[in-house]
Amino acid sequence: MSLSRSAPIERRMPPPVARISQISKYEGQEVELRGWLYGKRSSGKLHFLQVRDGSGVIQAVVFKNEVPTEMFARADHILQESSIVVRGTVRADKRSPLGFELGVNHVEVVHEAKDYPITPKEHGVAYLMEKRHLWLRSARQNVILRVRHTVEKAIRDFFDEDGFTLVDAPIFTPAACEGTSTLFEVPYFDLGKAYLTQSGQLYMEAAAMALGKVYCFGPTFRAEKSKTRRHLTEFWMVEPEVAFMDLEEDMTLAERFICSIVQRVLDKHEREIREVLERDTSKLQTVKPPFPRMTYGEAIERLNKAGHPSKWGDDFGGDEETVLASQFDRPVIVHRYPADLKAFYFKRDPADPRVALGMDVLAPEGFGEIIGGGQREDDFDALLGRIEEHKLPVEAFEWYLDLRKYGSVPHAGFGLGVERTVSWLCGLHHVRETIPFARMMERITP
RNA sequence: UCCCCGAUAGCUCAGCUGGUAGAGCGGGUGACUGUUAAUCACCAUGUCCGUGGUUCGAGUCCACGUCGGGGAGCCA
Repeated sequence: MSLSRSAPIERRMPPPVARISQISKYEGQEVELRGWLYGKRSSGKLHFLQVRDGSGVIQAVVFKNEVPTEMFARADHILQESSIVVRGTVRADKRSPLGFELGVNHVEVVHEAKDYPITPKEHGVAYLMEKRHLWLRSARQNVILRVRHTVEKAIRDFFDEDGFTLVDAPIFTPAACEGTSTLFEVPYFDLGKAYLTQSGQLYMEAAAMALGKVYCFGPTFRAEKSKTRRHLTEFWMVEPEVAFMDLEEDMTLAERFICSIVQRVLDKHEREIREVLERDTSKLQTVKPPFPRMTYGEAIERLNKAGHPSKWGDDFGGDEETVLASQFDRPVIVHRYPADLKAFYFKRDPADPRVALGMDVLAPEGFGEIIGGGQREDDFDALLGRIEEHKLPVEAFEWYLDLRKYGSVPHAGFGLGVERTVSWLCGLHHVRETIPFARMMERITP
């Protein structure tokens, strides 16, 4: 099959297979690249093949007089996204954005891609979402997925290095945290109905009493009919929970946690975020502790001063979050919300029983709430009263109440949404691009 | 659930007060030894979302429907 120029008798050893991301290690050497044709330009006696292998894109230059005539002619007819194998010499070249290109002596097509639907020109998001399985191959999506990977790795490393134990929470749950309307319902044998988890928090509280510092990291399901750029029906959330931790320490943990993620992403991807995603990374360089902290009451005052009339008791929507967040160059923490706005399990502030010891972290530049959390109610009677007030089935929470019966301690935690975080770091308009295959109200394919 | 917008070539879109459709990309053929969304020339391509209606005549106007997008509400 191969039309090698070398004599057929002395078969040459095939060159080593290289990854494009590691190409600088092979300067001056002959390598084999296995990948797909990302793009192509032709100039008569030479063809420029943009080859991608999943780790990067390199330009492979095919000169007419350096390969057999037939191979040169075929190289001009390789279609976009055909899988190919190229061999050649790695050489430094200032004209290349990568710094290196490949001087080709052999090209072969593994499989021809006819009529690849995503062309180098613009496409609508709806069309691209329809072709999501192919869209993932594009440079932008490659960067976003790599950033997501780094965010998830940074999350794991942060907690692992801080003495936390990863505890997996169940996906099937017997009842809602508060009201069943927002949960996905599934049939569950003779036990009736089960629901897909909305949060692992309650289980983490139990685990924290067992292991002290724990976190869970998994998918979360919300059945709200939300059609906004900040919502998915299936998304990933990490939820740490720590025994003997109060609200102040919770906020400090959230701050350190976010800073470590941002720093890791900048260390690994600053250049591609700036160049490929065209996101201004200076807006991420300023993300250092301490984050501004304000009470809900102070936030309301700020909103009024900013010409955005609000009164005590109002919840914040996207607009309010953006107004508050835009006043700072780093995430802002809002704490002590009216208890009525928060879930039943938050502890009331002893200094002001109208407010709950909850906090939200709002990302800058209008990217919204990335963290929600707080200190939990640790008193048996108070918690039981709260469950009854919310008209929740006490039987379903008996195990949860047990935690307040046997060695209860102050404890706190939070949940961070992976997609909103990636969306912020990458500067993306919509969270749907931050997850490989988005699940939304009106989309379940591909 | 509500409000706004849209649907024309494989894709992105243009198509004015109604007169039977067009540009770029992608594809094909050819030119070009340094292109970076290469360039240049030529070629092919349409249930103008659907159903009614108005009209001599509808891609264009009207009604209804379908699908999609954006936003709000909702959302620890």
